Amino acid sequence: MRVSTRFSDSIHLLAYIKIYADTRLTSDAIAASIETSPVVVRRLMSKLRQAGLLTTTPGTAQPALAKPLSQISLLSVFYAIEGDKPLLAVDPKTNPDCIVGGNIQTVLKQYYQEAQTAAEARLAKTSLQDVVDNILVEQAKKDARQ
Amino acid sequence: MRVSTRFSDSIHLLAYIKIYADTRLTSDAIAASIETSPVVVRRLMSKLRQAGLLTTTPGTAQPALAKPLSQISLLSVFYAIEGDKPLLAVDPKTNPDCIVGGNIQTVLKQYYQEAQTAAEARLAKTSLQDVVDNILVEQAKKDARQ
DNA sequence: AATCGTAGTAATCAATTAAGTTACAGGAAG
DNA sequence: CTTCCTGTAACTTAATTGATTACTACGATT
Repeated sequence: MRVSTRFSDSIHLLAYIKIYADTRLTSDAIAASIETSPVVVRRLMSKLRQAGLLTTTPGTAQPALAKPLSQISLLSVFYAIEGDKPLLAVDPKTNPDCIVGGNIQTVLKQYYQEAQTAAEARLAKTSLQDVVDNILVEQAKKDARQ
Repeated sequence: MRVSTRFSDSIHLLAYIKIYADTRLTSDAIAASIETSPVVVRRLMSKLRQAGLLTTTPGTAQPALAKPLSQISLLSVFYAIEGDKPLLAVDPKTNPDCIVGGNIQTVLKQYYQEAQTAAEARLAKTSLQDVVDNILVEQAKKDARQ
């Protein structure tokens, strides 16, 4: 499978809005940072808006975080963007007349869900504020090297 | 992305080999249970063999588990099949001249790894023996209903 | 109000990946 | 030596992602 970068790009987008709050936050400018197209950015913002993480104004470059960064967890971004897709997928079509094929979904679904829940619990512990803080720390390291 | 069912199918395959040990374990028979093609089954078995989980004999329908089921964790199967692919992918191509674009990978990679490690820790706790046991329990429930 | 720049979104395209299929070389066993 | 099977490569098909194009509608500025 081609791995989706939507989740990663959404975090990028939100961090950008915070760090570059005093610039013109057009979808073009944000797209230039992510190195994608403005339409992709607007699509992601649409999802984030529907999830209540972002407010936008049609016609105006004015995206704004709907909550303090510290109250937006990576998990809430994940749900906003990929909430309907499991990290691990059970093969939905197996032979029901076989002992294995007829029961594997029920069994695996449960173990997969537990693994995903464990990952989600970790994502819930990190907020976008942590991400932004770390980005600034990394940037400071780079600056110090020069 | 179309979500891969290789991991799920591999667990299926190994459970099948155990539960139907006294039947002819041709790739055709296993494929019929997974409802896929024999070639797909042989491809999965090839990976499992390379990972030391399975032994096979060219020309003969004789796949056998290389270790007791209780010593094969879901995680080891996951590594055998999808070990090189992360559950969450960081966008590898962002603008390095931007504070966000230039540091997001470093920062996110770490959080993503922690989430994946949490999921893997959960997968490591479950063995194929657990899966087989559960499959048989589910089957017994079905039988009791009839 | 006219215009310009922007958001929102649908529709289409291109690239990638997964799984299915075909084909065939080679081993094992009767 | 014939038959059945595994192991693999090559190709096809289907699904998904992200990029692109095109358009409508909104808002600010003049």
